[in-house]
Amino acid sequence: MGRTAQISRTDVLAAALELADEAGLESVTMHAVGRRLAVTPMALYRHVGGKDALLDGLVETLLTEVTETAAAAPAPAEPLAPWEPLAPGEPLAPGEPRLVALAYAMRDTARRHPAAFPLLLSRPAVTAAARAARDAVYLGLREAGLPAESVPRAERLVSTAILGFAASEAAGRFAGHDQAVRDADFAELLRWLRLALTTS
Amino acid sequence: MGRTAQISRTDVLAAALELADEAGLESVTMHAVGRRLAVTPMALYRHVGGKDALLDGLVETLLTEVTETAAAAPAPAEPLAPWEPLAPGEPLAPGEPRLVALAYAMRDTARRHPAAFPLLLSRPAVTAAARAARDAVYLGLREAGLPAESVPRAERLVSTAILGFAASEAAGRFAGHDQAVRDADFAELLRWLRLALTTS
DNA sequence: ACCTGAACACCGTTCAAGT
DNA sequence: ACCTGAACACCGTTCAAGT
Repeated sequence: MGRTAQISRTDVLAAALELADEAGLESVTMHAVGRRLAVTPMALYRHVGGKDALLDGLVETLLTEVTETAAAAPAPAEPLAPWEPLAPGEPLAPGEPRLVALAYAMRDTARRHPAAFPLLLSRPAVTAAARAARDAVYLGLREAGLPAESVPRAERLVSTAILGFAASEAAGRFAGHDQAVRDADFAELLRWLRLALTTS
Repeated sequence: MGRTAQISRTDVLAAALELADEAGLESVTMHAVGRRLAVTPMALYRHVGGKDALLDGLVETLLTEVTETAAAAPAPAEPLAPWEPLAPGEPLAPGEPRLVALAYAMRDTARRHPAAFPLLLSRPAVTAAARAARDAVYLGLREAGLPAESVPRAERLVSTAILGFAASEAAGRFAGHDQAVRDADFAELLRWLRLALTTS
């Protein structure tokens, strides 16, 4: 057996995400990541393909965090808390909890990693993690009673709307409004989406 | 009178946008823009503050293009073509034409400048051009009959949804689907938004 | 197999200088 | 006022070499 590897792909991605969290996406540099791992920039190339592949890896990490956060979310009591204050009398489709958990998990991830999060909107998602996230939304939509042929389009629109809001918030596009306003914005967005999904 | 300036802020922004259109956002470089204008990189600093301000200027240019395209759009005949095929029987709120024109103008701008467009989602919009774009949406929402106190929140959500879709499409996030599918996606998104705006 | 070291073309920005 | 020229610290990536 050869020598034990000193750093792994996981180490590289973790270091890159920490750098982004602490100092912004423009600080995520092959040199800086190497520095953080006490290694030459060139040592990274064996574990990630290069700068672009490193950013794709960050997208993968974020998507995994979203799906895992959503999966770990406690099943909300009936009636569902996040929706309830907004429209007390409206019917809740069965299965909606999964979609709600995904939406909140996405926003939570954006809040934890505001600098890296906008990558999700700028890089096409074709990895296994991206497929897993998409499939989770598929499942939620089907559980909510959407006909199978409507699911793919609804997934694209729902994901894009949530992603767009979370990315905007993370990038500071709503910086003029404080958290309470943005919370109400997000709740209203979810109400809009529910309306679209439950109306014929 | 002093010597005539050789380049203007407009020249710099135009050169930068052309570079982005032709070779991607990563090619928009102080050195490269200077090269295109046959000028030293340092000559740009008098007209734009630096790299960041140059990108803010690009955002400004894109927003101006959006509002001007929308303003120049011919008033659609009754019934409104873009909505009509989707839901023939549904009522059209008065004033909706302006919102429809803005939505399509935004998507058109994204198509003309796919590399630069995602900047709109990643940079807070606080310039005069951003205010003008926001005010146009305000006007459309009021014309559509929305109560005044609902307008600001609705503007944030409508703009974010349209922006998120257009940016996703521009960035290639829907690259697996051909134009007809994306057209139908966009039309469905507009239908969702109309539903949200016309339901209590 | 995994990492180092030197090198290259390029980047954003500074400073001082020209006209 | 507007632009040049040299310079600096830094970037992504190459190549060849070490162990």
